[in-house]
Amino acid sequence: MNEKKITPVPTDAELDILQVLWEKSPETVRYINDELNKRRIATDKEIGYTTTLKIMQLMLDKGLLTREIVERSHIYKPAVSQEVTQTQVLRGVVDTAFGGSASSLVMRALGSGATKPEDLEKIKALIQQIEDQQK
Amino acid sequence: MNEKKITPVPTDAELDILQVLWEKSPETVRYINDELNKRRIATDKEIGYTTTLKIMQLMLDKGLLTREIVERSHIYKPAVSQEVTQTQVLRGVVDTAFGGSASSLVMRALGSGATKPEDLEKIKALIQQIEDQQK
DNA sequence: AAAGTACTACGAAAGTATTCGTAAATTTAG
DNA sequence: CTAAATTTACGAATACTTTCGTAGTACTTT
Repeated sequence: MNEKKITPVPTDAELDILQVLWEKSPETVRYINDELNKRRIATDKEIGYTTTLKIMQLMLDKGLLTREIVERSHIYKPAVSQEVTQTQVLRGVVDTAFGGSASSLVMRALGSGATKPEDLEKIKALIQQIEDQQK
Repeated sequence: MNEKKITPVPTDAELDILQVLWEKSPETVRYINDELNKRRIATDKEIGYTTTLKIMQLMLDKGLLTREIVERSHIYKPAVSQEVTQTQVLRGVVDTAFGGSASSLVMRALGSGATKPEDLEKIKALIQQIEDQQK
């Protein structure tokens, strides 16, 4: 009886870790920590190994990760899908910064970023697909 | 020399306040606080007046708001635009949850949300416009 | 003018997230 | 087999955010 019913939306530090694991998993704390520091901009201070370890242990408690013991060391996997998590995060942002309007978020994202032509094509295709099935 | 060069990305509570002021400003703390409580879901606890006041005072320090004294009471205005702020917030989300890919954020937003047909039209028009000007 | 009402300033508590030090356990190297 | 290195668990410090209580000031009502 020590488990929360639903998994919470991950914090920023937790999302950093999930992003690594969504790309490649299962993996060790060591790998994740190295990877995080590689991706980090040079001006930032390094993340200590125990920091990453601690956050991953908390994530395990929260149900965001699972782990197994292989060769006497722990390897972790995401317990939440990228799709569901990204959707949760988006819902939060739409709410706190876009007055609840997902379409204005989309317009802002398209308008302000330099979206590549090939991405625009993919997005157009997706819209077409949605329109087809919602008639 | 007591001013930060750049204004920070607003926190969640700050964004709630900015959303009210982007819609209607200048306004008083009283108005904002009432409005926040109106918009809040019933299950949530009410936000106290001094809480809103305090956050707005902090926002003033950070350069997120400006204020004037009218009839011996303070009226506040946003010092940051909705456009710039939303773009900053999006940049953060794209980074922490979408591996830096704005287009995958857009795809997720379109795919998971129930985007209304008329919004899809607006989005299509925007894409068309971007494509026209980028060739 | 005293009492009540509304607003502002501000310190500090409470809540949450992130970071790290230290100790114990385990594995590897010599 | 012992010493060094790595990994794990966990408490606690730090940092950041949100909340509120209290006091002071000004305006209004009686």
